[in-house]
Formats: sequence, C-alpha cells, structure tokens
Amino acid sequence: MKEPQSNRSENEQTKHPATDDTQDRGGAESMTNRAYTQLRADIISGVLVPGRKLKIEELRKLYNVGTSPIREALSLLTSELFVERLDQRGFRVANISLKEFDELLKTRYWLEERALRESIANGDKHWEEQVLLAAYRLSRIPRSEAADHFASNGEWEEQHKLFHMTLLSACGSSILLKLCELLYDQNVRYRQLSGVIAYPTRDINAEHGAITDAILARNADLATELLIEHYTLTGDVLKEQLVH
Amino acid sequence: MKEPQSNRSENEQTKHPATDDTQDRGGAESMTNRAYTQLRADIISGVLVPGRKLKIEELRKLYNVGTSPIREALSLLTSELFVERLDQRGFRVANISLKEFDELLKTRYWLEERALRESIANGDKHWEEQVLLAAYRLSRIPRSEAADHFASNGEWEEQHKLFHMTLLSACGSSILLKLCELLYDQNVRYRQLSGVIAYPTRDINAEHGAITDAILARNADLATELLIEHYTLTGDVLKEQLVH
DNA sequence: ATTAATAGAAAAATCGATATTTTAAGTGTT
DNA sequence: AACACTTAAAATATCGATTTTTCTATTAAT
Repeated sequence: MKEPQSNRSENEQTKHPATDDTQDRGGAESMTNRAYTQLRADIISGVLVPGRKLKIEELRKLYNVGTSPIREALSLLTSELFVERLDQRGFRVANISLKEFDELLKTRYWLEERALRESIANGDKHWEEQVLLAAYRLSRIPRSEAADHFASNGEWEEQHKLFHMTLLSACGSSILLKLCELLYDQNVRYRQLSGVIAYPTRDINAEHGAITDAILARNADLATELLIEHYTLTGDVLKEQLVH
Repeated sequence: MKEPQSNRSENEQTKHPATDDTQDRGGAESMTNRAYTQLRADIISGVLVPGRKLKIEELRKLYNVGTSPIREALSLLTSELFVERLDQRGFRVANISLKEFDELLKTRYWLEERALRESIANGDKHWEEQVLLAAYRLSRIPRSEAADHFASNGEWEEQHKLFHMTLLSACGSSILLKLCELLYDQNVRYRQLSGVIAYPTRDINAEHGAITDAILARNADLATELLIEHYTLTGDVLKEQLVH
C-alpha cells in the first residue's frame, strides 16, 4: 500500500535469507540487517581482509546505506569476534593468527565434545532422524561448484553447518549450541582465508558417514573421537596454509 | 569507578591488573561506551526489568545522548544476550526463565569444569600465586555493604568475578575464558534479579578457601567438585526464588 | 458479536549535517 | 638529524530531522 522499496533490487546477490529471522515478514529487511549480512559474508569470504580498516564513509557508499545501519552492523559483528572496535578510532576487521586458530580449534574440541556426548545421551528418535537426514542431504551436494577447479559452494557450506549443528542440537542447552555455532563460524572464516582448496586425500562424505553411524549406534566415545579427528584433519591442513 | 568492562580488547591476553585504560585519554569516554556501561549495569541490577520495552526516545532522554549511541549500545548488548532485538520493532530487555537458568547453570558447569581442569594442568607458579592473592583479597571484602541488612557490594562483586576468572585464566584459551565470563555475567544478572538476600547457612569464604586449597594442591577432581558444588548451592537458592 | 478495514498516533529506522577527535604533514628549534 | 609544536585534513562520533513501519483505537461490515 505504501511506496514500494525503491532500492530493493540493488545488490541482491545474496539471495538466501541467511540464517535466522525467526519470523518471516514478507521480504521486508532492514538496512541494518542487509549491511550486517553483507559485511559478515565479505569478512568470512575474505573480501575484507583481516586487519583492514573499516571506514564508515567507504562502507556507506559500498553498501548504499547511511551511517547508522553501518555502525550498528559493525557493533553486532564486534561481539561476534569478526570486527574489532577501537574506541574513538573506528572499526577494523578482526585479525587472525596461528595462535588464535590453535585456541579456537582447542575450544571447539572441548565444547563440541561435551555437546555431542550430551546429545547422544539425551537425543530422542526425532533427533536421530534429523541427523540421518542432514547427513544424507549433505552427501548429495557437491563440495565444489565447479568440477575441474575448486569453487566454494554456498549450498554445501550451509548444509555442512546444518549437519554439524544438528549433531549437537539435542545437548539440552541452547546456550551451548549458540556458542558452538559462534566458534563454527569463526572456523569457517579461517578455512576460507587460508584458501584451502580441497582435501585431495580425504573422503569427507565418508567421514561424515562414519560420524553419523557412530551416533546412530549411540557410541559416544567413537563418535566424539571421529568428530575430533574430522576437525583435526582440517585444522592441520589449515595451519599448514596459515604459516605460509 | 566504572570499569569500561571492555569486550573489545585487541585480542591481547596481557591484561595487567588494575591498569584500566590502555591509554588514558583524560576521562574522555565515548557516548556509546557510556550508554553501554550504564544500560548494562541497569539491566544486571534489575532497574530495567526483563521483557521491558527499550524505547529509543526514552533511553535517549534518560541517558542524555543521541539515538546513535543508544542503538549502538543496544546492538552490543544484543550479542551479549542482555538485550533482544526484534527486527523493525525495536529492542527489549532479555527475558529470564527457570528453563533458561537451568541451561545457563548446566553450561557453566561444562565450560568451567573444562577450563578449571586445563588451568590446573597447565598453570604455572605465577598463576598459583594469583589464585591465592585473588582469594585473599576477596576474603577481606564484606559480602554486604551494610551489616544489619543486605546491600549488594560492588567491590565484592568485582573481586568475586576476578577470583573466579583467575581460577580459569590458565586454561590456555582466551576464547573459552571469554565465554565463561559471558556466562558468569549472565548468572550475576539472575542472582541480582532473584533478589537473593544472603546465604544464611553458608560460609562462602570457606567455600572459596576450599577451592583455592584444592587448586594449590593440584587436585583437579576435588577442585572441580567443589566449584560445581559452589555453583549448585547458589543455583538452588536462586531457583527457589525464581519460581515465586 | 466477531472479524475486517482504516486512520491516526507512536515508535523505529534511517539519513544527512555538524561537532569532535585522531592522524598526518609541515615548521621551526636545539 | 631528532624532537617538539602547530596546523590542515581525514575520519569518527554524535545529533536532530525525516521517512517508514508498526501499533492502537475506532468504525464499518458480515
């Protein structure tokens, strides 16, 4: 009934409605959300490199919004550890380091092991089915968008995260789940930034399958062992890249 | 005597005690920081009750700042779980519930147990001394500001948090430490809101002392058991209050 | 009586302009 | 040449006004 959003069609490359949005309200998205989503994506993908100064004016023009939405989006990303705020001196993309990656990996082990063990102990039939389903769906999506060279596949990324979060979803603490998600996203950023092409010697689907099997068999020790190994393998490749 | 309580440290764990500001800029604090600190304090203390609508205009006048700092502060508090953002419908103080408190408590067990065990395994002599020192300092501060009735003592709160964070500080992951801090703060809010007067039958100093002793003896099993019991006791009193 | 429609009020989101602070460059002095 | 001081430029932080959206109360319709 009101004037249709004039600038709606601009920059609509990120089509999928990201992660959250508890309530779907007919496509009306706030500028802050748009800026947030795009900034986040650009930081994770590495378009905005670590340490880069994030000048308000620059971003304002880049994303076609005013200063307020930009600053709000940056504030949100600050607590998510993607952006650093320097009092009175603006924002910058969070730095990365081998040391921090080690900590990140270690912390993920600790949190995800706990979450997985709790899930296996408490998860019901419905959870089991969701795990199975998530594993299946993931297995049907190609890791790379192109066959001859590696090109990050957004669909795969999405489903991969969903798979791993589903494993933990019955842990009985939505707070822990949120923290695991936070760390997962941090890890994705490291993975993207390190430019890990592929894992030539690995069969990731097989790894996911083995984890799924162990879970369905309610073998907590094996499942956690496999999950941690899964992360360790990726982590090692990643660390290799980071030192160079 | 407001600690900026910065959650935006430049990923440096070299947190020298007592030295607040990296650079003392003559008391010049940004409006955003001021709003953030005050809002945070008012939410934790219960001045702003759970679920309360946070109208921008109202806060603007209350804290004597413009809309931008208010919105930025609210955005920061959103990721800290103190404030909820409803897309296009503003902000409100995060709700509390018995269910969420249970989750919070459970998650704290998991994270702090891990952090404490790692600290005991890896902590050096310097860490031991800091634990001892923190325990001593805490024991010298009265729990209540008044002798005849209970009145929350800010100094005690500060040192109590410092004590518990010191226990975990040698865990080897600044990320985990940050998460524990986040959950600790959430817990403080619940404690304040439930209006827990005191713990008549408890000797909290003795509990802290026992934990300290177990740590200095490098008895990880005993230390974690005591720590969790410490939290459980408070948690039970708290839950009792929450249902009423 | 219940639902639907709608106008008016309230609040949120956003913008563009202004004020403040920081950064960078230049200038002169020891 | 090194150091402090001054000044110009850039960038941040902040404000107040405007635009959009949501909320609420009232009226109309089934």
